[in-house]
Amino acid sequence: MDKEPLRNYIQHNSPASRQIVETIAEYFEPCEFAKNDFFLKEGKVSTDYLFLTEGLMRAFSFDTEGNEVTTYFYPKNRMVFEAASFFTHANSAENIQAVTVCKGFTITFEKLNELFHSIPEFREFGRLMLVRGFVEFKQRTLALITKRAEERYKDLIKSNPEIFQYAQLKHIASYLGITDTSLSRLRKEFSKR
Amino acid sequence: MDKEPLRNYIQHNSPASRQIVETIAEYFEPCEFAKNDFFLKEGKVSTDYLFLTEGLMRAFSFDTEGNEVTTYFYPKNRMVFEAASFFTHANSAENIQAVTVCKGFTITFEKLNELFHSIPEFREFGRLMLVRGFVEFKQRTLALITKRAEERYKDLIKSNPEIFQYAQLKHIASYLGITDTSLSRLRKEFSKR
DNA sequence: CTCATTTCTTGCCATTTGATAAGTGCTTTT
DNA sequence: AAAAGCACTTATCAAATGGCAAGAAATGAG
Repeated sequence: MDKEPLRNYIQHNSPASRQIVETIAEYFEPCEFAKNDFFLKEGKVSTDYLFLTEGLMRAFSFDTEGNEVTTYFYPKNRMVFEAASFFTHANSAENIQAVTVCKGFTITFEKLNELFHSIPEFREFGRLMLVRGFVEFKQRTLALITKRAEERYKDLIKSNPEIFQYAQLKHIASYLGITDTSLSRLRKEFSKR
Repeated sequence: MDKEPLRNYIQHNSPASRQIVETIAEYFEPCEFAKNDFFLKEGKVSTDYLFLTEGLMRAFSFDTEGNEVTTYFYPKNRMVFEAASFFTHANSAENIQAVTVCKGFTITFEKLNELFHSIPEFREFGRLMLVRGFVEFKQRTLALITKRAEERYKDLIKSNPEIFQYAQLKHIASYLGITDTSLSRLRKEFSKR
């Protein structure tokens, strides 16, 4: 499988030279997921850091009443990891599952940490991945507070149309913070226009 | 001013030895804020990483209609920093302001980075601070989706009662994702019981 | 202390969203 | 092909929350 997308991604997000990026990429192993396979299961410790080259993944957990809530969608050409479990070795509160067939490259915590320790430029990459995830969550939280469901729906269609192509509507609904009934209403209104 | 709370905090959140912690703490400078002083202003690059020993701070930004939205409250004995701006040197989208008189210790990005590079154990600390902030935001986002305003209100009183002691209700309201009118109603219902 | 400003509360009504349940259509199983 | 299961839609009604405006209370300035 072609590691070029991975190398490009690292290159664009760290100050490392091309040669160092190539060395780093060597440590990643190819992997594949069938539709509905789990990359991470609730209650287990996350051991892998994944770069997704093909497909779509979804993170979800359960609220106090046992309802499934989609907490995130991971499009391709992005890193997929659950920071809390991966970096602190705590049991994960979340599941990460393949929505479609997925392909990518993984690296274990031990190897990644070795690289962070031996390659200062790569540490920047690790930090950036965390900061980015953080920023996205902040924006989402802000949108939940300040925007109407309709606007959040429009924003998601605009920013990640592929999600609507592959994910189930009830999963998208809980990601948007609404019920599937409400999402259905919104879709109806939009199809009228 | 007494640096002991800072040393304890670093000690509890990194694998560094006491001696190393003491060295690290030397790099932090004492600082104070009058009520309403800004630690960080929107549009500026955040240059400091702050450990708050006294007081309460608040992060806020504005939505598209120009309404102020409180995005976070920082209680004492915690690190205060805006990850996106501090670590990527981008202009901050947020403001961080002292709700009460505040005291603490700051370190600049350059010095902090020096420490991260020279003290591997301290890197764990930096990573943990990011991961923790991330986890908290995720939980808050989940609560916004799955819980009623009333429950979010109860949770906040339980976890951070000091916020209700010092912050304005309209700021707490926007943090909870409701209007000040609704918060007022909730308070009324609770005072009945 | 008094006045002005800001913050908070309250009442009224409108809107958004949720809960439930029935119905439609698609897919899978047997 | 019939039956069962699942995803999605739709209708109805109820509950939560917002918007607005007026008034009360607290705070700050002079």
